[in-house]
Amino acid sequence: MAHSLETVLTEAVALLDEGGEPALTFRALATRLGGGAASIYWYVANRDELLDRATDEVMRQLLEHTADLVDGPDPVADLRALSLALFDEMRRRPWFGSYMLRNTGLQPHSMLMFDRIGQQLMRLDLTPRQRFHAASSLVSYIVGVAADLAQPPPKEFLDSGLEPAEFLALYADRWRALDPEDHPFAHHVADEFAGHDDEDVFRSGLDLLLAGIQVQAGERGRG
Amino acid sequence: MAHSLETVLTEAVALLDEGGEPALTFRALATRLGGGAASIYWYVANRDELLDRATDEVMRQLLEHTADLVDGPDPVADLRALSLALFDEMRRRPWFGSYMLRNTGLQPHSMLMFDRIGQQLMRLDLTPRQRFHAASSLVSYIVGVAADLAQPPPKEFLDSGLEPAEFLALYADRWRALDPEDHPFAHHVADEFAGHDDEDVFRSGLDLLLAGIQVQAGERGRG
DNA sequence: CGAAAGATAGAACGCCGTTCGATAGAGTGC
DNA sequence: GCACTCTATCGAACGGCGTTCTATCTTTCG
Repeated sequence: MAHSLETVLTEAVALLDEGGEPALTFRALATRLGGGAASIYWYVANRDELLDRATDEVMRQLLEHTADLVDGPDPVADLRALSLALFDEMRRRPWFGSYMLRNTGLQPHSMLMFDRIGQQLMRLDLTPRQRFHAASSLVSYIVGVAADLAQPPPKEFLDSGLEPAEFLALYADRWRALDPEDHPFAHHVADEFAGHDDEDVFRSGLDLLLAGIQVQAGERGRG
Repeated sequence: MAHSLETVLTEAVALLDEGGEPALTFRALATRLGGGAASIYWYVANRDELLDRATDEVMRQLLEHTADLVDGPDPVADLRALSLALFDEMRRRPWFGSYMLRNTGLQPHSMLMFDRIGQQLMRLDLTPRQRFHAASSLVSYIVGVAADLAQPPPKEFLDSGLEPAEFLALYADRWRALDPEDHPFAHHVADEFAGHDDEDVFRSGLDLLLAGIQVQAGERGRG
């Protein structure tokens, strides 16, 4: 029926939101669109392109909704705000993190997001090389956290019906059950692990990176 | 034929090394082992477990080969050495990065690697919470870089027969062809991108994180 | 010897991405 | 009015995949 690339991507995103990456199949998508699976190939060449375009569509909306997060007085604060916006979206859509900021060739809006990050770095006193490395490192860190968040909870969790906090405590107990000789660190931080909040951990690593970047800029300013 | 879990994992790793994650199929693995596909289910419950165990087997060897990288005088230097060893393995086996350090439940050696990282942090003057956050951040960063390295080169590259450096230059030209209004940063760092080395970029972000960690330890030492 | 446990496969099931060829309608030039 | 092209759609089929079922050998051990 009368579709468009836009409606195809909208429904694709809806499927991804509901069931993650495995839920996006041509047959399921076709059913949703009220048509045949083969028709979708009129709009995209294959499944990879469908995933890329769906991811890019989400990034487009994210860029739109966060357009005002930039050009504050402090570029480092803007970097933090941008990163947290990405983190937020990754929580809302665990599948999103695994595909964003890759294939920047086929994902123009991911490329724009990368540039927006870089534009903040251009406001700091750094060499172009330092800026390139800093932008790459920030993206790598964000993508790494994304991979962690995308990890689906083990089905023991879904079956148990426990609260997330309870399940975390249960996991911490497993750390405490490990041989203390082989896993001194696991015992050392079991309590922290049991009570941790993902956003705190994310902010923490982000601040380490941003602090390092600020030090570089300061050194150049002084040198 | 007379197999064992060990031989199954060895051949699984060989398949992964030769063709990446898509190459690991039960039928291909069975052919390699000279048997039937269904037999493999005697050793592993499903494909996910096979991937987890194969990844963990590689991590086991990596831990063995890098046992002497630890307990140097400077814990930060040890962290750097550990991280670089992981980076090396990720270059050798692009598939490896995408699966390591996840599912620490089913991957005992990934858990050991995590602990080894944490043990270095225990030698620094930090709070347990700071140590937990630092270890998580380091792992996230490494996994994020891994995701980038795992990205298969576009088939244009494989078809073109160009050297990696030439292809990188070609990619940089695409950045330069973007609208300078929308992508000022892409233009700003196009030269850096054209000539960059992945290991330099990795070291760079790693140093940012380690510098931030060292500052935290210093502050506590002084405070 | 014979039963139990360890180990191996062939055949089939259902789902998947993808391809092919046919089929309409919508516009276009003569 | 008509042929012709372009856009859009889809049913049917193909080959490959993970996985299951069931039947079968092989070894162990009382």
